[in-house]
Amino acid sequence: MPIRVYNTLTRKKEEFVPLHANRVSMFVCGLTPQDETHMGHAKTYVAFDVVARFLRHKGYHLFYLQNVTDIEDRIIEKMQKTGRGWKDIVNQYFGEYLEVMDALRCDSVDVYAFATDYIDDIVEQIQGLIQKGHGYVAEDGSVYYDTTTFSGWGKLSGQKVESLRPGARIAIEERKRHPADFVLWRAQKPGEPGWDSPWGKGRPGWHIEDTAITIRHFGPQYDLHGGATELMFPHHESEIAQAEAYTGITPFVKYWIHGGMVTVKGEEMHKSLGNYWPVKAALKLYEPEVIRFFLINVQYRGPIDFAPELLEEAKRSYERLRETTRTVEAERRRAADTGKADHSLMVATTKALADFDAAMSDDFNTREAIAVIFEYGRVVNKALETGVGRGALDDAARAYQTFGDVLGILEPAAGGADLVEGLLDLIVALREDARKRKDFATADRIRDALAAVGIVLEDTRDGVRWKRK
RNA sequence: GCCGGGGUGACAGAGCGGCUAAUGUGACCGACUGCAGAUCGGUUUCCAGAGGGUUCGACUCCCUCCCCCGGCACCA
Repeated sequence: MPIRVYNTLTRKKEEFVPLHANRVSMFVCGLTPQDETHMGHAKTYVAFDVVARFLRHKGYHLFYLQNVTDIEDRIIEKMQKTGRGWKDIVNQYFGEYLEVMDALRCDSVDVYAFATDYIDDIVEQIQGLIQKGHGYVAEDGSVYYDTTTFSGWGKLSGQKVESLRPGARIAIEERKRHPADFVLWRAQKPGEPGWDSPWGKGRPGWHIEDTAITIRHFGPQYDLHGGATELMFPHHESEIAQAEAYTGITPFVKYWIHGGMVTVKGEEMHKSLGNYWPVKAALKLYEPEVIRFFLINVQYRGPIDFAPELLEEAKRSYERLRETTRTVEAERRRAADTGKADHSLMVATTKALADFDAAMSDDFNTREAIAVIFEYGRVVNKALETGVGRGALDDAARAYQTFGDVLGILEPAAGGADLVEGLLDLIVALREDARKRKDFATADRIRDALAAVGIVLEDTRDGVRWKRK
């Protein structure tokens, strides 16, 4: 099934056709490591991790590049407040970000590109823009992009230069020729870090690092650019202006994809609002897979209004999902190959895989894909009640493996040594003897003791099965 | 004001021009059961923000209005 992607540039779902056959280049705006990684970050990066996983699952050779803005106003602010070096601050928070990503099983990024490692590319690109008449140098040594020189301005966000009014956040800079102009290179101020450039010491503007990094790695065009919707304007708009003016090649990016925001009680998450949820705080309450499940339980373009109660609901929901996979594991351990055809379960498995693929192919609709897994789970559970042969169980296990791999959930329980399995079979058999004697005290004692070490016993119509918790 | 995205059953949240609107959570009933757990079946909700239009038929398309979210120049 062809993949369809909602492209912000065209405002509709388009069939996904990479620029170069099977090769896909994807860039996602990374973060500025200057504070704790919060649930908003997690939503964005989990969403694009799933995109990457699915594209790879579909056989594309994907290269996933993410930048790290390691020099920026807020980092400098933090420097000045704490007296620490910028790199020190970046290392701390980026390190923490990696820990969080690791916990959430976001492992699909190939390269993290730090802005300050690309100063040469950035300078070269700014020089090119000046030469082509798209940039101008202000008296203080800053360089600005002249937005009036780029006819494609606003094509991503639908904004028009004329209709913009200054936002409340920042005053118009008087050095700009036009209020819509933006900084390519920011002249150094006393006490700030700076890099050499033809215009004196300074640092890159916010937007230029992304085009410098992607042009270095991907060239003048690439397939997918992701980011949260808040970055659509002005950041992504500016990227287009820079890259297309610099290279003369259009479109800079074939598909722009934007993810929805995390809000809290309808407000954007902000430290100043006191509603800031660092991922680490959430990880203290719920296991990583639950948080990941929670984040992909909506279509990526939609927002999530965060509340701890919703994590609780996600936990219950997710446990139901995972429970079925554990049951399949348990039944596989004790199912002999009966040679039974189990045709209906096999058909259901095939259908579930196809439906899952269709859901994911429709603009990475994880919500729909999860619904498919639940529906399939009911069929599996029903089949399990009546008994299933080994072949159909293996089939089901493989399907769950696929679902889990693509979504980054349903990690198999830690594999056990033969010794453990042998001992458990023995213990279970002894407990069965006790139960037959109606010695329930002993039976319960065994079950409780096993539960304490993470082994759950379940009595079913046709015997006992054990699962790892 | 401008640009973008939304308003779906108790809650969360999908799809679709026509099958009583998926899936999950919650609640209730039942089955299974020594107990527990897991599971299964059923019930619970429906004039889909308001109004109008198109159509044989709209939750789905169009228009108007109301409300919410994001952006409006260094936020994932």
